Amino acid sequence: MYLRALTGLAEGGTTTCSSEELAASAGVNSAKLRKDLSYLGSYGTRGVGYDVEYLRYQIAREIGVTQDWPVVIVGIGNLGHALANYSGFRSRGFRVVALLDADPDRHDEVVAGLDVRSFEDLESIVAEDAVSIGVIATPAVAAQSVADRMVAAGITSILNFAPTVLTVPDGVDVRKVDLSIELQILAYHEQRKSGLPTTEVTA
Amino acid sequence: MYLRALTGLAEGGTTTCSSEELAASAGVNSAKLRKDLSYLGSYGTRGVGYDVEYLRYQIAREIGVTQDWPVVIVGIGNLGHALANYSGFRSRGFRVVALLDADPDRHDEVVAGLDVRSFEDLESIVAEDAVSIGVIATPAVAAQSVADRMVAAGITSILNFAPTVLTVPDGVDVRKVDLSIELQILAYHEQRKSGLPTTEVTA
DNA sequence: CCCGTTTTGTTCTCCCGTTCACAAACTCCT
DNA sequence: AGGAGTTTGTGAACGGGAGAACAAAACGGG
Repeated sequence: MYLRALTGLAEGGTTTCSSEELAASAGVNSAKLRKDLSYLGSYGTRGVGYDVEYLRYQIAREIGVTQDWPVVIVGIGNLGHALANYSGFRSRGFRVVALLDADPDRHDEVVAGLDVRSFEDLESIVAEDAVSIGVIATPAVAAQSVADRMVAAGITSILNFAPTVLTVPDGVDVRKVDLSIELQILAYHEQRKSGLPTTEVTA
Repeated sequence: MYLRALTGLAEGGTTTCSSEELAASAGVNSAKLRKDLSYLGSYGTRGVGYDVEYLRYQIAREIGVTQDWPVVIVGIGNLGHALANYSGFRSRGFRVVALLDADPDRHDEVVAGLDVRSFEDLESIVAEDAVSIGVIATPAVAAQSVADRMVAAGITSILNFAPTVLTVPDGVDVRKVDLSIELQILAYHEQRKSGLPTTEVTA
């Protein structure tokens, strides 16, 4: 988030910023921001603030965005299409090296300049391109078996869009994005807003 | 999450489950699950467990999924396409009532059975269908102005896929989903895994 | 009818992230 | 050079979520 905020400031022509400004751009408390940055080192100057470009490089280096990360996407449905075309990945150091789908009918398609290949090619692709990050955009029922194959092939980080809890061995990281749960959370708050107009907030 | 886990259990034919089982399905600790459920009321039976169908209904009612929530999606690029076609929304009580885009070239398209309309129609659609939830899938630069228009039109919950911090008045809820930040987090852990093979975990 | 077993609901404790507050450090102006 | 004004970095206080642990309650068997 800080990296993104700094990029925004840099594009706006700002060369130096205070923790207050940067915190506002990132939407957090300024004390938290300073403490977070302090874990990386002392990159600010008291009385002045942070050098935008310098801090940007330091954060990028720390979180590994200076490298190029190959990524495979499995499941080229609607969501897989969108992810394959998402420009935000490429601009942040992620390179989609392959699109895989179990459905042979999709194997002749070309999406985002890559042809959709068979899921059977997973192992060879992972080995060849040294892929360590996989994205699962399949239906929920297929997600666990895809994850198992990914792990067996050597992938150690998985971004899961399927609405399922994945079980993976230690040493493998999984992050989950559930689109409809986000909407459900909003709906819950909506219901409270409209449903209890006369009741004060109890918690 | 619990609702989803319960649905899975119900489809598997389970009629009763203990907090331990349900917690395993949802991927959380059983004590946490019991505490969470206790906020809704006492829907379990000691010595027996929870009735799957009954608990499912109670949770659905509490979080407002029994209702039908109209939703508008603004920004019909790759992501907007995917969201419009995402079946998980419909099955969870969300109904996409309109797709809007500022680009007139997209206004003749038909996506997911709905024709893409002008962003100028926002106010009339929101008023007509009593829409309270909006989804922003536009580029980052447009997101804030779209949010402002949404709020002015009467929308009080926003799901934001654009990589920007939105500022909205009190009483409006915003949830943010940032796809590339999720990948960055994975990349960070990857870097630590491979970069510090001989160093023990320090924190 | 009573006791052992199972499982919930809840309390207590611990731990971690967030925020406040302030000393240290730097700049600028006189 | 010195003091006023800023702004960082960090120690201390606060708050809240998560897990362990236990009492209360329901069931079943003798």
